[in-house]
Amino acid sequence: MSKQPKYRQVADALRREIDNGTYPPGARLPSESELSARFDASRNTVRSGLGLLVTQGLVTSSQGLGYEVAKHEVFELNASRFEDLSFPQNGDAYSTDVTNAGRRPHQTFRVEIHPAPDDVAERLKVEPGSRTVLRFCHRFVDDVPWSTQATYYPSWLVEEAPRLAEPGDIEQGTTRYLAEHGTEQVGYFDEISTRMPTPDEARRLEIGAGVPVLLWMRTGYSDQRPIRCTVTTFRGDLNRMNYEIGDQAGRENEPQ
Amino acid sequence: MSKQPKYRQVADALRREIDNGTYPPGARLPSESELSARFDASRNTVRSGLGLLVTQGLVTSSQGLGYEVAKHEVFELNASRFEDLSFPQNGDAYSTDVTNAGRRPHQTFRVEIHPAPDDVAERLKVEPGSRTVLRFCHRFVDDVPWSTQATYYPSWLVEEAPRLAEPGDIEQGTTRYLAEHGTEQVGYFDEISTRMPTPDEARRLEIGAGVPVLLWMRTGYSDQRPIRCTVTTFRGDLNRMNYEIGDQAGRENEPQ
DNA sequence: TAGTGGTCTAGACCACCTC
DNA sequence: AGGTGGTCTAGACCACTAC
Repeated sequence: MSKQPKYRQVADALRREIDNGTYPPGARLPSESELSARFDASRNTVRSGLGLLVTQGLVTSSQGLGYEVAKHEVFELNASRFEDLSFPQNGDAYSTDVTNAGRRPHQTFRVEIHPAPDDVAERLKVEPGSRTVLRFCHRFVDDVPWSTQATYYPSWLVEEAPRLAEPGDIEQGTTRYLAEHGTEQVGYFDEISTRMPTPDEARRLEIGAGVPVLLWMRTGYSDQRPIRCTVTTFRGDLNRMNYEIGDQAGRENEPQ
Repeated sequence: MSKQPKYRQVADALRREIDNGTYPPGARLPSESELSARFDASRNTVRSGLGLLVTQGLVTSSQGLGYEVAKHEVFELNASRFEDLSFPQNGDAYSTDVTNAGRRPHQTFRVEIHPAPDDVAERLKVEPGSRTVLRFCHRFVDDVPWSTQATYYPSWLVEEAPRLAEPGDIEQGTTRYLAEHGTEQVGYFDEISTRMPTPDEARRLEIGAGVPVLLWMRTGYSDQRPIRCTVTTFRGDLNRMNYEIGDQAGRENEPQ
């Protein structure tokens, strides 16, 4: 055991007290000057310790108020049932889930012509930078930013299904709309990763320090080729994804 | 536009230079004192700026060496094909994938009797704290810690399949071994989330600041009930998960 | 030995919130 | 007005790496 630096001792002590319930979620921590006295350390040193906890997502701080133990309410998204990822029509999977949880959903929506980013182009099998229709959605729960979702459609598909490029909602859902125009999604490929947010994402999702994003990229296929690529960016502290695969009878049964 | 604090200006400037290739992945950044001169700021201020980039996972620092732009080599794990999550037998999915990528896999393994953690107990439909067999695995790629995996089996299952509780490998894989003893896994439920690592996880996975973990929890079912719960903790900067669902013909076809 | 980052201090001033 | 966190400085000393 080597001696820890003082700011780590501060962080570790506070972490223990948070874990053991001395400071439950939502509670306020002592002020920097109180901690400074308690640990016989300069204010800057306790700030380093608190900074550690902040970047680990355990506490948040705000000017004039103090440090508060973070609380997380996790929202679950069933990716394997999420048939229609599409968009802000009423009655979409997102709004339904949120409303069922007794929360208030809200989303903003826009459509753009956008050159395909490299990763999207690769998945859609189109040239990087070629024209795609981007349907973009910014989602909130009780006015808290929750996730952003960007779906890219290749331009050849827009010729078959022109409403993709029009600004309004597609009431029946884009997946159903596409099916009605001869392009049925028969399979998809999901990729999931995580990282710290870019400054841009941090701003849009109002993410504080210490909260990663969960990235979900879904590429949908007809029996011939890729027909869309959806990139969803979740606040990592508020969301969890799940997949139900195979027979789930054993899951719903009662124990014994 | 409000004026940014100086340490953010430092961080933003360096971020831009990293993004535009002035400092490519693996490159060394100028030293703190050089940056201090360049930005006309105290050493502590440029340290704050660099600290931001570190906690965002963009750069790493080491004493005596300097700051280096982080580089990520992502490993892809196909969760929907990963039939046998089980364990360090030779020829398991993990070793195979790693070897195929021209890298050297390595894993340590242990078996314990362990009281069920609350979240696991809930999923296995057993009493919290009741006896479970824990098969634990710590995985490396080229000696870099990659992930940890803990699988919990309920004690009733161990009576039917006693080798679960024995220390050694199960050559044919635990899933196959279970099937041979009358308990076939017919479905599973996957949950995926992300957060910053605990100090414990940071130590085991040698995670630096600014790198989140990707958490994967798989609960497997027979046609009757839950038979196992596997908790995998990945280094978020090195791993990506994916799922293939439905018909994938459109994915493999060539464009046009 | 020289240069790098890591820790720590003491103090100044600012911005924000509550009363 | 008084307390909170946010920014910034100047300087000291330590620990690690390279040569």
